[in-house]
Amino acid sequence: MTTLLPIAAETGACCAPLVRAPLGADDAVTLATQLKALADPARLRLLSLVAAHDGGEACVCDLIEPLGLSQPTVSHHLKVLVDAGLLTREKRGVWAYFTLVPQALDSIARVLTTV
Amino acid sequence: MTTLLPIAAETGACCAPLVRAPLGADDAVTLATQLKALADPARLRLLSLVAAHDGGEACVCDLIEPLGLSQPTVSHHLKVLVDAGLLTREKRGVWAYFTLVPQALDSIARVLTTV
DNA sequence: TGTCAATATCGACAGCAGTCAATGTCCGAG
DNA sequence: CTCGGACATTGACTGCTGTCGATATTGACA
Repeated sequence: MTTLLPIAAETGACCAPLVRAPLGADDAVTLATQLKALADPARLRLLSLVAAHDGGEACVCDLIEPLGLSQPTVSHHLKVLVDAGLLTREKRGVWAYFTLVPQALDSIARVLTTV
Repeated sequence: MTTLLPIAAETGACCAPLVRAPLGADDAVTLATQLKALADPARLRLLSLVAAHDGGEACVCDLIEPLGLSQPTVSHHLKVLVDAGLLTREKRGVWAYFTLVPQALDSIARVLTTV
């Protein structure tokens, strides 16, 4: 679960749009790993909450209450999102601030686009 | 697993872009359900294979060999994709032909886009 | 240094998901 | 009507995932 994605998956698009070129087995695994990180209601809301928060960043304590989950569970989901390259984590003092990784969601969206 | 998505999920977008408006709990579940259907290497390749096949449609027998999975497993994955509103199934004679649902992938991509 | 608060990690548990072999169902050919 | 082939369904097994309580870690502050 702590497995990091290949560099390409974190920095840019993993592959051409699905419907344009046949998806290779390796690319399929990479893309599926990124989508698995997204395919959870709690994690989707975390991304949305972080994006909506002041300054585009939020700490764990900001996210526990609106999500209605325990602190360990929220930390777990945040870790999954960080490992997937969708969020960055910056520790400042006792707090950990999370921010969206620019373009990360867009590069996934681009692979799904059919137009 | 046979649970169908709400009508809105099959016909159009489930919600506004993630980073534009806070994602409600219900929308999060709906969107996560769609993404779960995508978050599997075999299913991603199935979508790609169907799109690349002649006429944009393919039967199960066309998909078993390139995927390297058993026939029941391929049928299972296709069912998941149909239930998620990503593929349509049309039975012609003994064969079942699968086609991409227009705009289905795009509406998911749109929710993920941040621009 | 000792305490408190914010996070992370660990351990355990229940539920779900992917896979296959075996079997059932349905349709066309003969 | 029977047979064979294409596909779906069932049942079973394994491994993964979301969740929480308990505990460890880390840094600010008195």
